[in-house]
Amino acid sequence: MDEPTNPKPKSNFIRDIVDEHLRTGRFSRVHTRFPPEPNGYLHIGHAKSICLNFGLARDYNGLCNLRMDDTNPETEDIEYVNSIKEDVRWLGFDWEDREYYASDYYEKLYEFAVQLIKQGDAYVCDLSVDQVREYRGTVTTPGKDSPFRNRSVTENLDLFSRMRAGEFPDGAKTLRAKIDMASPNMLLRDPLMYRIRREHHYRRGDAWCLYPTYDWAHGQSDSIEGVTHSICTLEFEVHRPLYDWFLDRLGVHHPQQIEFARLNLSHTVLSKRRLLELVEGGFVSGWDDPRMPTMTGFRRRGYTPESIRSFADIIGIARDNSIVDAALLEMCVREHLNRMAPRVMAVLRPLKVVITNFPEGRVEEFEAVNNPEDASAGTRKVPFSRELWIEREDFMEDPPKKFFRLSPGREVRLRYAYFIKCEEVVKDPKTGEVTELRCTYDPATRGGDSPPDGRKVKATLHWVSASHAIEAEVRLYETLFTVRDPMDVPEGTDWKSLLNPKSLEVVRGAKLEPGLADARPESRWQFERMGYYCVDRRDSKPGALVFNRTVTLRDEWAKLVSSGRENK
RNA sequence: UGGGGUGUAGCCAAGCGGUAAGGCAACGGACUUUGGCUCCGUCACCGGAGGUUCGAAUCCUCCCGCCCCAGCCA
Repeated sequence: MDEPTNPKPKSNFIRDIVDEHLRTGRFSRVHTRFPPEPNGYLHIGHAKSICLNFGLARDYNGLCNLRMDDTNPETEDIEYVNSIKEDVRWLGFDWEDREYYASDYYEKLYEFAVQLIKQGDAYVCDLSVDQVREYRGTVTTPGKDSPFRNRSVTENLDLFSRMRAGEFPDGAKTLRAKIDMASPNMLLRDPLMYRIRREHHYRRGDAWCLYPTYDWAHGQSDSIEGVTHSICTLEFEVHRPLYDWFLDRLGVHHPQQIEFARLNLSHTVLSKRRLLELVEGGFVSGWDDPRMPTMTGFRRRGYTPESIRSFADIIGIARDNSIVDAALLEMCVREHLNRMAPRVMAVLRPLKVVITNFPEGRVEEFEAVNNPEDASAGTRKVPFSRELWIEREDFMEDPPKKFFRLSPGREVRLRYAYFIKCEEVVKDPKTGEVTELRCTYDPATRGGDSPPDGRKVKATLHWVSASHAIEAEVRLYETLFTVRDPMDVPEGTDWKSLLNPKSLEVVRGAKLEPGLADARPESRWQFERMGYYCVDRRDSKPGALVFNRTVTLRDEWAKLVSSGRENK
């Protein structure tokens, strides 16, 4: 049923490693986890990771946990954990009862730290932030030992417990791993494990004034949960020796960390920091603005979970940094929406058409197919009358050679209805703007069929009966940024200056066929010839419908125009 | 620069010594009551230079590009 969107898993280097582990007995099961920090909303890059981790667990009959890596009280918030949970669920994955928090491991982590102190593998350091930086050295020069590096175990134990007890001011002391200040790997130069920070934690309240660093918490959290494969992004590869060191010194379960390249999508930014900046700076309406690459943004825009999952499958997993073309994501939504979205007729920018030889007051109904890709979707009736709306861009007074639509003297088909011929163009005498088209119809073409004389037309237009139409607001979106890679800017240029001023266009007064009056929030439709649209889950109200354009249809005509070949 | 990664078509990405998968995009065509869908076709000598080999994208050497690490962020 859903095999088109969920094809057999593509093999990748991570699966190869897992297969090898299973074959050699390194592990006898597969247990992964998705470990976000609740300091922002999930974006499409996270979706890649979620699909990878949960997908692996699914395909290997294993488990995948959801764990909040909440080790920094300053930026984390319950709002974010709620959104994360909602987004993961919406994407279609289930962590069952395995909802974990690094903040639940604080006590255990503290015990681990005490163990390392006792082993002589960690020490309390009094160096200030600046001093620590200075002692660390640079990438080309070795660091030097902290003067506190050789404190006795007894003193370290005493100091550490007093740190926890709140005897020292913020930043006065840290707990550091005693590794190697001359290591070419900067992360091994006695990294910090704990900092004193009197900060209210959204879950632990004021229970702690000592907070573990991510580097100290992450590997142990995976170990505690029995994770076998800790999959993370490339930038953590240099951290792996550190995580391995902690795990080995502790002598606990040792997951295998595997790194892969994070996702970059063209024409947008994919970092929580920058997305936050867009939200806080008012450049977008919020985390769920339909232009945002967040999961909630895509959801509001009308993307389906299926299409995002299929995108994740298609892009693959590798180790080189890359920027995936947004067109690939669009292809994935179109592919799914084409199969499931019911067709409907909607005129975005209406132009009045009067059928002069059609009796006033007469209404006919035509049967329209709901979805040519799905016979079970059935048909519906659409009303037709003397006055209609058609798309403004479907008429040109002086058309280029390849324009097949309506123009003076030309005949086209109105979908499911009749052939009509443009007999007269009515204009506003002042502005010269076309205000109305007066056409005639051919009764022999009822239903849109070709007439007995075999006459053909080159175009079929969508339309809505003027007296039956309902109105709606339609929001049209384009890419958030004008350039493929907003991060690739000359020195001194603000990446936000590359935001696309046309990323949102609001169209009011669109005319829809009457059946759409009951369209439910989040329902997705194909407006024939115009694209896929979704009822806005936040702003749409009965009687005041708001639609978001999810994605346009492929458009050969638009391509001809933009490439200047319309006259060829 | 010390260390760690990575370079296959416009964009992703297979390939693991035997003579370049697939997808997207693009282009051409068929079909068409959505200029939609579908279908057919076209589109690479693998960062560079040497070397090993009967044979190399795959092995070796050197060079070049790009990414990550000098937060008490994750």
